[in-house]
Amino acid sequence: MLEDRERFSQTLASWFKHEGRQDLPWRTTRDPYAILVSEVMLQQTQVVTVLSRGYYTNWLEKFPDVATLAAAKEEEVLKMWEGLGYYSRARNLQKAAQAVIENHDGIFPTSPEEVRALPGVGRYTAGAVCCFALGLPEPIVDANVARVLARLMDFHQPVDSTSGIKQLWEWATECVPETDSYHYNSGLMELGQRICKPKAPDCGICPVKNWCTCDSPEKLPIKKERRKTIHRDEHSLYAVSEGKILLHREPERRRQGLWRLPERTSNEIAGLPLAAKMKYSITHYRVTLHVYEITGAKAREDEAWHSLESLASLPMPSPYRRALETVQESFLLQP
DNA sequence: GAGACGTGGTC
DNA sequence: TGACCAAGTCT
Repeated sequence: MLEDRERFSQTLASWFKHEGRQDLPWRTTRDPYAILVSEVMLQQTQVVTVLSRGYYTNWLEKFPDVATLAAAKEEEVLKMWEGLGYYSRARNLQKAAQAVIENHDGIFPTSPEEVRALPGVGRYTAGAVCCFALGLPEPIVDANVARVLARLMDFHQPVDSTSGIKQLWEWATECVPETDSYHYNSGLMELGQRICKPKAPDCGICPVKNWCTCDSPEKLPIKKERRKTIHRDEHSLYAVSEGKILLHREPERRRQGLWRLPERTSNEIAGLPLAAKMKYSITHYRVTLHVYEITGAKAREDEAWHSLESLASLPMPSPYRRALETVQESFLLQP
């Protein structure tokens, strides 16, 4: 156990006040809705990615409050999320907004239990919203905090196992201070992000190195074995006719609402000219995507013709967006 | 409780 | 190139 938790918490909070990044857009607001948006965007996603194409500020410009988001079209919502991945986050965010309208009279809930009950809000996000927006002394454990705590406590069990997760949340709960939890929790995360990094941690400048009990930080945290990468081929169509392109709308719940190039079996594309070939990764798959040019394709279930002008406004996973660009560029080069 | 879910960056 | 990683949640 950390001997003097209060001094530890104060040291970290103080470090954040002086050294923490204050320029991040979600650190200039206490609006629970805006904080929720940032936390959901940042789930399994790095800060630079969210900042890169202005996802956060664009989102708040388009959906400035819960009511606007709740009333938006799902396709618009997904379009604003395009390129961020894990698209169920966007759908759940809209469902959460609708839940606030329907179940809380449009007023964002202020208890951890009610926040936790919103769609797409797990233990981490609930704690983060309650702490960063409402100032409550709620614990949080994300990948950064897990790594920092595992090293501080020289924790040699997998941090992604049930018992490991339980232990980390206990530590986090014990350490969060009653006052100034905002700066403490922010400091804990930012420490993991900037100093207590996965590789080559800068222990020399760590503000809480005096509390750290591990001697090989680069070996922690321990994680369960990863799934092996599986290679597979994907054959898709670039079917254009009379200014329209054939696209497939994902019917499955997880990817619902996103448009992609229609897929065909290797038998069905036999003999068609290859228009583009590229690789992309998705979770543990490494996919080689082949795109074939075809005229006179027939739309199947969940497939529809879209005007080429409307293409840009449709929500589409990044690999297909990139594939389309590649194909169309090659057509421009040799008309 | 394991597996699914995206993407872009780093080494 | 490929493996690893990231402000996790849901089923």
